[in-house]
Amino acid sequence: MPTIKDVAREAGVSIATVSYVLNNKQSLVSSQTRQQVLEAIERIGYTPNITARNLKSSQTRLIGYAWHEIPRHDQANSVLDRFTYFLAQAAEAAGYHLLTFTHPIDDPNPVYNELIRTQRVDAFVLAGTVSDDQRIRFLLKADFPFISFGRAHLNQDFPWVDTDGETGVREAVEYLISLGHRRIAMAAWPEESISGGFRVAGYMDALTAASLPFRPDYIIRGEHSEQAGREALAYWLTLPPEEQPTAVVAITDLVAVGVMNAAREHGLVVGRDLSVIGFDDAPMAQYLQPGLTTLRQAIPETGQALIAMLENVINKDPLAKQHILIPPSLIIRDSCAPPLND
Amino acid sequence: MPTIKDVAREAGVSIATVSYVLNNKQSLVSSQTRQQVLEAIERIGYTPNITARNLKSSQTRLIGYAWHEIPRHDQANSVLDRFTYFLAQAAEAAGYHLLTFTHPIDDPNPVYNELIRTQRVDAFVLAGTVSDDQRIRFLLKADFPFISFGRAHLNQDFPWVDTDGETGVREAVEYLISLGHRRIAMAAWPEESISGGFRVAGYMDALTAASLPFRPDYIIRGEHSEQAGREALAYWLTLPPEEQPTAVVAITDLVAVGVMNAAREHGLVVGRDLSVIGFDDAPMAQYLQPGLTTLRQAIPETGQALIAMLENVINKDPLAKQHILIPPSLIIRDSCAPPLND
DNA sequence: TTGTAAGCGTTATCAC
DNA sequence: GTGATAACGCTTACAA
Repeated sequence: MPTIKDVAREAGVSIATVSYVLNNKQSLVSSQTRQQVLEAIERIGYTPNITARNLKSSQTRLIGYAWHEIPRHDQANSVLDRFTYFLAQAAEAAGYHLLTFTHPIDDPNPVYNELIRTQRVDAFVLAGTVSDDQRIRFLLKADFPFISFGRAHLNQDFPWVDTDGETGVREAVEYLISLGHRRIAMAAWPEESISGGFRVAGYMDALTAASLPFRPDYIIRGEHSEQAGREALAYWLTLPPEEQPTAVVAITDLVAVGVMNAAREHGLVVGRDLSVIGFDDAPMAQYLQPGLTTLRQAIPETGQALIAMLENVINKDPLAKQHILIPPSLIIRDSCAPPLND
Repeated sequence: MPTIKDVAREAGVSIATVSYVLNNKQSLVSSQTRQQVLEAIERIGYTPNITARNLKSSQTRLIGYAWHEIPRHDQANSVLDRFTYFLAQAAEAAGYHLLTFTHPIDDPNPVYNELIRTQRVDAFVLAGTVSDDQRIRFLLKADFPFISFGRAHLNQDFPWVDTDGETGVREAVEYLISLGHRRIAMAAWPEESISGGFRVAGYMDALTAASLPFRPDYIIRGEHSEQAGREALAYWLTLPPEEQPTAVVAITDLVAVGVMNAAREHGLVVGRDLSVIGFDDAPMAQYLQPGLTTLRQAIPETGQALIAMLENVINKDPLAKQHILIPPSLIIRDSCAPPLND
């Protein structure tokens, strides 16, 4: 590989001059010399060595991004998969690359620490942020640049971008109400979940705005699993017919699938006897029977917002925005219909 | 951040000595001095700067991995998502990190070229390799280390690891035969597809071994879509009842879903009237109704094999194996049953 | 056994 | 305007 020295020799100038035209210090070099250098570069096919540059400037133009936990077959996170792609793309547009790494699910900090200490990366992007996230506590203490896709319940403040689950679910419930539903239930996550909490809040908002009564047992909380959806519906079906919900908002497509599967087993036709809405627009959602109406997160925009904010964090811009909320959009398919006999 | 100089000063030795203990040149330094240095390192919390190391050794310990094309909602590739995770993990175990990048789907080479020229990475891992892949032609010509997850139809030879689709599908068909099926069809990919070709070969192998007649119209080729599965089944259902297949092997879970959806719409119960087998074990596969029997690729092992081979490529080991085939495993769920009335 | 010093490929501060 | 030259933090001949 040719180096800056080779270019200098070829162009008959000093390496300093080559460096000047490389970093286009406009006024520093005469347009004649500049031309010579450019031609020499072209001729010998020179590209600056990025490692040397990085050493000199003590940066890496690398952003660390930890792959979310070990993907199990039953809960591959379709949102994070797409997220990684668009994050990488946004990073590249800003002149960065993504260094993706893994870590033990229960002990992430040593890996982050190693990456910081060896000066492998300039910053981190976190995803799958949980309440009182230990990575956030660590990075805050280390005073290392990072940004999070998702909020947390910390006293400390940190920069994040998040999907506006509250607005999303509110819209979903408003849609069900506009269809004529009045008994709307929600299959939710446990109380501890932050994003789960916002989604439930959106549900409550919509009920309140429409002056619909709130029934505590219309919210059933469970894990992120198909089973949780089945169990929620099974409970609601034990209620007297006139009290059973006619529509269900699920916290996630996977949970929605559980509701749909259980409904079918109980002889209910989803999209006629029962309306169901999911969250995420998983790859298979559109091919379910019926196609699942769901809330799709704006992943490309999220990636861009994250990188834009991260640059501000790296440059320590004190005026920069610290939080951005991006609303999901409701993808309407065939899993919702007006309620029967109402 | 402390540097090697700080350690030297703290330990009262030269930086060369520090470097020796860092790279544990065993015999070079007395165990006493070594001890002093180690303590100094511990005391001031020193970690070598990886960029400086890389500059000196002219390597990066970074492996470039292009994110497979832009993920569309309807065909997120669940296999490659998991693959990326396990690849990253295997790379880390070998002292590398993954640099994930994106490129225009129709014009990848400039991006690869840039990464090579700037000396950003030591090698590449390719995935989603297609017949006569332009990236492979480019990398071969550039004589740059790489390895591919997936074979191609090139005259040139290159190192790869691949899933043994032939063996996998053969086993799937043997399983159907053992259940009593004799009219087994396959929803395949177009002729151009290499991996598709191997899977069809496995189908033929099994028929031949069981002396079952081959019927050309039992193989329907189509794109990687749900629609393709629907269309294949629609065709088979136009045949006289006694000629209709009682079991279908789909090239992919997505295609299998099409077959299942079309079957349901025609009043057929999958797992009773019709048996279906997929390929990939997509996240939703187990939650389909019925749970889909499918072939799961050995992704963790594939990642490890890839990295192991890549190290040999980087080190130019002439004796190293160039090709590894890893069989998938049949995950049996409820979508297959003995044929009715046979 | 340890230290001195050259050099990896850049950038940037000085002189000229 | 241009060119020496000193860093950046490390590894490794070569000397001592």
